[in-house]
Amino acid sequence: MKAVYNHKEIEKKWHDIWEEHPVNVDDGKKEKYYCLDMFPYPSGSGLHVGHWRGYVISDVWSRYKLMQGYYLIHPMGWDAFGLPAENYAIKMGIHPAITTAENIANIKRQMKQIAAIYDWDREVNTTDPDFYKWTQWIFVQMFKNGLAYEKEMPINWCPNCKTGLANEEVVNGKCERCGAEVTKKNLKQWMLKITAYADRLLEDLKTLDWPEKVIKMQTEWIGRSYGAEIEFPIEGTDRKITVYTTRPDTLYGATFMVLAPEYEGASQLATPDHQKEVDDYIYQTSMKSSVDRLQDKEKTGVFTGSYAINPLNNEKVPIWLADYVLADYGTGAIMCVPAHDDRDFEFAKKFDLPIIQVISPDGKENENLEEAYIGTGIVINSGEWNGRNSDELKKSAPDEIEQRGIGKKKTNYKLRDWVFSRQRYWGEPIPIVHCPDCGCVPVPEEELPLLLPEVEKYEPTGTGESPLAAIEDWVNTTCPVCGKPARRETNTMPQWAGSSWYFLRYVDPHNKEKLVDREKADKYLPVDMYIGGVEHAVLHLLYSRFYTKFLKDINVLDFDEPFTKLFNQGMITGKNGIKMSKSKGNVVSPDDLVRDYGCDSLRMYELFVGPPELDSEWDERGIDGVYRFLSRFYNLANTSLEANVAPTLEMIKLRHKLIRDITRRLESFSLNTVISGFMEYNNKLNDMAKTTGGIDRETMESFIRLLAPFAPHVAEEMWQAYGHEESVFDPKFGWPEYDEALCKDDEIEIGVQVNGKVRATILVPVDADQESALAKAKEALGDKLSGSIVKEIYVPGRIVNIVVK
RNA sequence: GCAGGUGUGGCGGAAUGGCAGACGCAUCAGACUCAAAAUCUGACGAGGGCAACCUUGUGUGGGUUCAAGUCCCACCACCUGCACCA
Repeated sequence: MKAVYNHKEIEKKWHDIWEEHPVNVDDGKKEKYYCLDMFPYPSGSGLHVGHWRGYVISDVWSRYKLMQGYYLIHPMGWDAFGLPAENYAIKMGIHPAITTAENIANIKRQMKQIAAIYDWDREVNTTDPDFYKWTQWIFVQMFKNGLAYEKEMPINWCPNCKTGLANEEVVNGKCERCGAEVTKKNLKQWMLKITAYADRLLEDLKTLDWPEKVIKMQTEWIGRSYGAEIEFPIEGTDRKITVYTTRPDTLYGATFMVLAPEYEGASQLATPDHQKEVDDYIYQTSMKSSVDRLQDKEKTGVFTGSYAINPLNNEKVPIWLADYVLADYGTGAIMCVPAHDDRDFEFAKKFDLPIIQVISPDGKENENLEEAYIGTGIVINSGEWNGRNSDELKKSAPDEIEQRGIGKKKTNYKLRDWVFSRQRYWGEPIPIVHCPDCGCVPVPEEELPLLLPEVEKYEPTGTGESPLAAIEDWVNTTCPVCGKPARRETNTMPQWAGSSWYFLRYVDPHNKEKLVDREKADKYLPVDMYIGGVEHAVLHLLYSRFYTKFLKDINVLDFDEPFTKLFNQGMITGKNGIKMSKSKGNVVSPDDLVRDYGCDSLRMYELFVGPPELDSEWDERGIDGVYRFLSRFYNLANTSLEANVAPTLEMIKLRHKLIRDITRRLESFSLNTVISGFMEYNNKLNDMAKTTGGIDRETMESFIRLLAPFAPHVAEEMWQAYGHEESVFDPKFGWPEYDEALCKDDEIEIGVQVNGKVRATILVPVDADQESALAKAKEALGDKLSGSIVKEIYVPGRIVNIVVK
């Protein structure tokens, strides 16, 4: 009798059993394994097949670890503050908390279809006051430690979202969220001093088992460089301008100086006959959007009429303003060495400024430099430095400059402090009170959480004020220190605030007293494996690292890095590689597929579409293939159980090879070839069963266990059919083991080549010696072998190649 | 411009320097069926040959090697990130 694979019945059955009898239990003895998914934003459109893949990958890995005997931390939660819910509230007048709750319910329903082994008791939600109490608490600690500060400055402003943005949220001059062109706006902002951690954030990257790409992106984002700050006196005054350079070795070649147009006091440097031009230029620059400024390839600039003195040779150098110099990097002023810097060269050519070569590859001066020479060489035209090696001088120049008292050594970073306030409603209120006498005072810890108040209008004001500013009875409060009337801070935190630490809360989600109990933190953290998309390579992953380091410094935790290993799964796209989105109408929902093919089939197909780290186009026709495989396997397992055959040597060998291949591929995260491996071995076993009537119990049971992380329902069903009372995931069964010696075949088919071209195949013992292998090869070749033999190559188990002339 | 990734049949994709195209989808043929679906069996890169076979073939052009999808050099195309950071 043929058993029919009924996925609906099987999946319903095991769904219920798992609910009642969880297999992932902490007995206090097992080692922990923390496998984390990047928690989702509960969007209204629900999960699509692309989200599914990430969750399937992490669940497969988790279940594998579970079977190996670990106690799993495999939680899920909601990154629920953010713009879509707020925008929906503005449009429909429905409170974001209501839409958020609805969306969470829907996505949670979809997630249960994945049958991932999440521990829902650990669920967190960033908009839950019990959670954001601690988000606010961390902010207060940062404030107390001088890492959160208020500053008025021009920040990135999205005119569409009507809020300020962090540097990390601006992509090619556009808003990371909505794509609108980002402008500058002068606003008083809360900042987090992430730059204080720049060195540690950079150095500790070396300790991480992360994709090289992400390490590189963070390294570049932090952008550390070594150089010197050098002081140039301004001619005819007692003022000085400090420049930053990474090339102090070229100081003799500095023929002019350029300041950013925003440089403080730039206008005052203009001599009367240049004043109008200078002020016009400053004004024009201030009118440019960051996109325009990025796209202007042609250099512009204006001469101030003033001169600075090169402190090394006392030469006069003209001071210019140009927008290719950034105001917020270094000192906002640079010394220009046109002979050895592309940008300075271009500028000097355009405005006819002198060019002095100070480094030469051969020690000779090139009369007609056609481009800047960036390389190293012998120092020339540099007084007492002449004749030195430029590389060596580059290293010692900062010290020499410091000794002469004209400057000092300096390390700079591209990383900027984190603009942390948002002028929007749906976020954590920043727990600060502004007191006319005491200044900024944090809300006392026992008063946290500072609840987000209800408002009538969610609409952002656009003025730089948060909608919270309109709620008079919330804004007006008293100073926690002196008791006098004071006003609350009305800005909210960015969405990144909650996601920067949520993974810590999972290990102690209900703690009322602490962010996380220290003992639990020590026991269950850090995260061993973090799985998610690459879009957070700098944003979330950098912020989380910063938070973790800070929490270590204030003794909440005892580790430096939150995520030991990181895996970036590729995106599942629609046809032609187009990103799935509601507006494009190409979103594929998993719901129908689960109904028609079952969870196990979809899980396996999600992995089968391609290598997990690469993007894949979704083509659902292929799911038939895995469904057929599962049906065949189900069948084979059932017939084999009935047939109850004794193992043959062939079966035993196949079993060991199966375990070896699947385990190796799984270990190397080649999940697509794990699935094809299952199919391949299933075909082989099926062929074998045609003559034997079935496959032996041990082989089938091994197969079932290997399949369990991938197709947990079918595996449980078959495991039970094979007479086991406990779950296939019960750690007492463990992960199947193999014996390398039993994976070897006695005989093997190898190719026989003549001059590198395959002309025949022969069956030889694996360890056949050269003589017998060659004899057999020649026999197989027959008259295809002609001419005189030049060379004979035999690689045991691989190939025979005979070279003839 | 700089850095990284990718490029293999009609399609998704396999290949520790050793028989390219595993596995799957689609397609075609056959079996079963009154018929269809499902299932099973077989064929399936291109060109040639009645045939066993031959030629050719992994983005392009060179090179190393007995042997290259794989290693080296130089290009091309697409994707991603960074982009005046001095």
